[in-house]
Amino acid sequence: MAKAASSRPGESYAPTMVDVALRAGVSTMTVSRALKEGGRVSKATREKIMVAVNDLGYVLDQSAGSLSSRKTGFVAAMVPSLNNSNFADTARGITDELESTGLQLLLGYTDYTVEKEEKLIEAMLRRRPEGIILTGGAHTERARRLLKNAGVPVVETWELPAKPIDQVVGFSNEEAMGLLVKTLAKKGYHKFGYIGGTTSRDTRGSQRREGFIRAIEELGLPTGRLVSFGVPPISIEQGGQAVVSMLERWPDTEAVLCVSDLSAFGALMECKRRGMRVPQDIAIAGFGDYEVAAFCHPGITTVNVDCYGIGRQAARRLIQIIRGGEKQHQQEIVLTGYRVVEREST
Amino acid sequence: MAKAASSRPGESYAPTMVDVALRAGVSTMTVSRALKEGGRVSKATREKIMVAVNDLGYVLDQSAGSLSSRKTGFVAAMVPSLNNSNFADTARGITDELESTGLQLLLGYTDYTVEKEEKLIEAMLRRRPEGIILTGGAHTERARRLLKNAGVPVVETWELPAKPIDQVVGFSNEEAMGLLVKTLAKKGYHKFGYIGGTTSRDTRGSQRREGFIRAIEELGLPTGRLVSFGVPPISIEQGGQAVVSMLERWPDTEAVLCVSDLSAFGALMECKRRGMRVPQDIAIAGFGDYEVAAFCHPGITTVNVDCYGIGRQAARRLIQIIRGGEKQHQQEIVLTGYRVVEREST
DNA sequence: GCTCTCGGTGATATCGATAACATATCGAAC
DNA sequence: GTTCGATATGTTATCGATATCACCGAGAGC
Repeated sequence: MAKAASSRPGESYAPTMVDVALRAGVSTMTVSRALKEGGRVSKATREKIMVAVNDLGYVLDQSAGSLSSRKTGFVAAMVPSLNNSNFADTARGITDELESTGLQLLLGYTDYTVEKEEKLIEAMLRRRPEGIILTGGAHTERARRLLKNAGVPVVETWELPAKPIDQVVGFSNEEAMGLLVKTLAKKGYHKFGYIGGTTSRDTRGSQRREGFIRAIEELGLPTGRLVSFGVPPISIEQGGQAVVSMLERWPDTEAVLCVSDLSAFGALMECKRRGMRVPQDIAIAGFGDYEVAAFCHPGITTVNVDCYGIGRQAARRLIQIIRGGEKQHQQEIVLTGYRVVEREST
Repeated sequence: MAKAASSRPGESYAPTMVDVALRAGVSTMTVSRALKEGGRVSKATREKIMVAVNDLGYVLDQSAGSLSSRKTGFVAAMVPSLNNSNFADTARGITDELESTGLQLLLGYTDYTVEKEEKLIEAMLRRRPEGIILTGGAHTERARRLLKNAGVPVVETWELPAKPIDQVVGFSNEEAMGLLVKTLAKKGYHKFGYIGGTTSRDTRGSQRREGFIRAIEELGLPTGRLVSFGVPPISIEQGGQAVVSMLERWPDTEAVLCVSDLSAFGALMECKRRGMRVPQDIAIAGFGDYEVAAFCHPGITTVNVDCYGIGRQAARRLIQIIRGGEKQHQQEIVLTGYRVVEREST
């Protein structure tokens, strides 16, 4: 005989599966099956159970379920930030891809630091996620160890790490920025400046900077026009300040490339405020193809990155591994596309 | 004698608390206490346990813990979107406030529809969150019922719902937009136009529109200059299209108010593209005080809303209720501030 | 010297579900 | 008619932690 749950007087307790089972006149196991996708339960029984579920206002308790099934249904993702950044699109891609699978996203902000990322990873692992999505390839040693011990599939995104942990979905920020330089050089620009820092906080930014420097050198163009300003990620305002600094030190700069569209937008607006003509007096380009770059005036030349697609593909790869149940899954590196989008600012 | 966990040969299993306890020579209960904040364990014992934890690479399993303690440590929050919207700041405020408490955020996107919100609420409730944060006051009947049954504190944000479920942290969008109208009317503008829809998808947008209409009527100004365009939330591009439509139908419009800064920015850029002078030929104002409004040229007059603060306060109120353990908590309505920020566009 | 209190620790039951195995029923195949 | 197999359902053990109560020893108070 099943014990009677919720039998305490005076208080109303949330009903459990036992209550549903009693009311429907079946065992809890049958209720469990009826509430599952592929559960084989006769039509009549399922209906009885659904009536009981509705009458009681029962909601399945997944914490309990995941304990016994050893599947939490969580996927954890760490992004640097969601405010005014491409990562919001990536997060969106992840949730969209997860939606149909019943997996749920645990999202965390690293604030662009590996220390915060480590703490987050530890906190997330306590929830026993079935897969983990990281941004970038820079992690603390301890974080790497935690991830390895957890034995959970991991996807690094947005970069091509030199030493991948497991799966990768990303592109070479270095090459992408190099392509931008070469495209603009072909249009006749000669004296290039770069706005963007080189801290360990934003490894993607550093890689873009590296790509800029290397491309300039390969093309034999004037080097050294580099301005960093503030702490990554550079804001619109700091982009404006940086371009001022650039023009003071190298007034004959012909084209300014920025680590992101936000800083490019700030630079553009500052130039307009000063009465400069863009691109006649100075050309400006960004990175990331934010919406603002497409619709501001003049439109900003930039590198379009498949932010949303990165999220979707990272999630898709995890789902393959999780649902495939491959014990020893293969490492796979998915390259996502990028392209230069030329607009009026260059 | 405690049973030996992880005893299967050939495979390495994640260690459990039993493994740690065996290794440290104590009971699991002592391990549990040692890993907790206020657990009373002697210094020597704690150190022994920490050594064992590190040796084994043990990570606490919170799914199991929350089952027996009946506390999941989750807070669920539903936002319409995170891309290019003020809600990213609100989400940020929530996580920042939760960070020190050990509570973890479960975030969901409603895509501006109550149907998706209902589904999300149901999915979230399966995780037994200890508190729930919603955006706005529009919900399906079923969603209301689910929330009521769950017996969990709920905070509605960003609006002042006519029929609040429980707690509220927000402001009157109607009044805020009214204030903007009055501020600009004082500067001498007479013929006002409004860009922004009136669908049920974006109730905050509808309320702002209502506020616009009411203020115009109260001031006895020319009415009826309303343009909706596309499906909320209106993008930058649609803001540009809308202002074109506005100028075609009412070419003598003096000031255009937009439901958000993004549409205002789109309108502004479109006007500049057409060679119009802002604000001489037409004034433009937005809502929300996005970063782009402050740094574009000319800067856009707008209404600053404490997005981040809404998140923090909503979370703080939940924490009070959760940690306070009040069985029957009071309803509380927290009004958050807003102010008109005048810039060059008006 | 005796009781009382409290910090430190352990034994046991339990949280709410599901996995794994057992059982019952029915019809088809031989 | 017997056997086999598929479908529908029940029984039992268990997932990994924590609540609760019990216990023990040491120092305080009388």
